[in-house]
Amino acid sequence: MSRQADAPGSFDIDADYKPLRDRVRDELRQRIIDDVYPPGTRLIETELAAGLGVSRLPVREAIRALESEGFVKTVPRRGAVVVELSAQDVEELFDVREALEVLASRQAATRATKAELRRVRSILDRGRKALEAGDRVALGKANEAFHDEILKLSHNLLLQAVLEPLQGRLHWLLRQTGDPNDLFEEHSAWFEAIASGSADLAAERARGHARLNREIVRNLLAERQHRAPSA
Amino acid sequence: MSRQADAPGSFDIDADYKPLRDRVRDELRQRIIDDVYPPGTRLIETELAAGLGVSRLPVREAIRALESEGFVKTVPRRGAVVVELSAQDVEELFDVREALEVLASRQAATRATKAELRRVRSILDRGRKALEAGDRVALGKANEAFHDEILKLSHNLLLQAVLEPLQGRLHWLLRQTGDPNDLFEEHSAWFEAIASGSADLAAERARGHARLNREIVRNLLAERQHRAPSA
DNA sequence: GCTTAGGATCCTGTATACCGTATCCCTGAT
DNA sequence: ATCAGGGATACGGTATACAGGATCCTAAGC
Repeated sequence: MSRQADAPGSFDIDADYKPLRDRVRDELRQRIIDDVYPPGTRLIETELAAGLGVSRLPVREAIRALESEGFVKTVPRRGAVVVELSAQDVEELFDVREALEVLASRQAATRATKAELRRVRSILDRGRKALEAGDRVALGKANEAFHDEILKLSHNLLLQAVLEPLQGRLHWLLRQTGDPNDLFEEHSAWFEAIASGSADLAAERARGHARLNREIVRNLLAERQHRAPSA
Repeated sequence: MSRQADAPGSFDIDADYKPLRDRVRDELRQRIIDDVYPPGTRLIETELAAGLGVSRLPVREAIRALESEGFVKTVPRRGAVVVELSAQDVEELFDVREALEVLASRQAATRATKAELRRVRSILDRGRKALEAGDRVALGKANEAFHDEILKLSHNLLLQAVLEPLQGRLHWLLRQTGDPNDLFEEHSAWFEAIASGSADLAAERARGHARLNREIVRNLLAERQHRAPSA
């Protein structure tokens, strides 16, 4: 507190500046999510550095960041490998996601402003349009954006910080399963619960949504497992 | 494993496999928790590197790790500063902690093995003895260990990974408030709920404990605020 | 006297070069 | 076919260099 460093109005001069390590991290994360680097891929520092036209340092730091986000695992002296999400990993992901989204939803119900609610509604609309147009990619993006926005409504920065990497892995997982599911009605009902201002109702809907989502992913994984018994 | 004796020039580097960056991170984290680096302290790479007898690189990576754990905040091109936990930060910490410990407790109730329960019971005993002996430091440590163990009982690695840094900050906060509270009865009741195998009861106790703890810290902070209105 | 402009200085961000060593892979001998 | 040996590879860490933003001290200007 009493941190009066920033002038009122906060005119950040170059707020757009991002250290190279962060840009490298974002780039690598995107490549992992987009399956350019599928699970099992080794991330070799010198290779990536050369490919990206940077030195090893930013790449190293980016890899460490991705490690803490759970996208890669590094074995001492062997380097980083893109992780494969096991069935247990997926269950744990949904466990934690559920607990935190319930909290987020509960807080969102009591804290969201009208302007924020309008914004979320517009994202919901985008999803509906994508669904009607049969644009699976846009639908998937709208779904991701929806979850991100709900999180913001909670006005809980720590919650956002903790859940964000998990959402990243979740989105990654959903893309791996090739599932841009039709969750529009679900999302809509959930959102209305938040907009109603009832924390309990919002929490209940969040839990229901998380569990439905979990079931969908479980089924998709079981199906995939069935098709390709041994990898 | 056939590890040759290291050159006796520098200090003992050859302790274990842990990369240097991790040991530096642990050391710096400890110093922050122990108030060697109080909130507001700038962490200057070259300074720390020289002080620890390592190069800048491990220090940089350690600082990044501490940033993701929420102990420091780094402003681009200005470096890292030990954060001061605001009242809101504390509330958010407890919000997320409560949600996750409830989950951990619930899962622990159904998953903990007898051997694990025995181990936790022994930690509880340690706490009781420390309390009886009036050893506040030992009591604080036992309390921290208790929370860590409950977390392990959940058998949920992601949950542990997510909650661990938060526990770190919580412990830090408790030390800042100078509070080795007498939570023995509370912990004991909570533990028995887990040992009983009832997930609902365990969840309820976890929630109750988290809320009590939050109140205690709130009061301590309010008191401190009162004593020193402006820092 | 107070503010402002300049410049010196500190420190980060990034690059480059290099070393030791653990791991992997390939080859060759048994 | 198996196993040992010997590179090749790439990580972990050190050292050094340097550009440029941030900070601070000082001196000039109103």
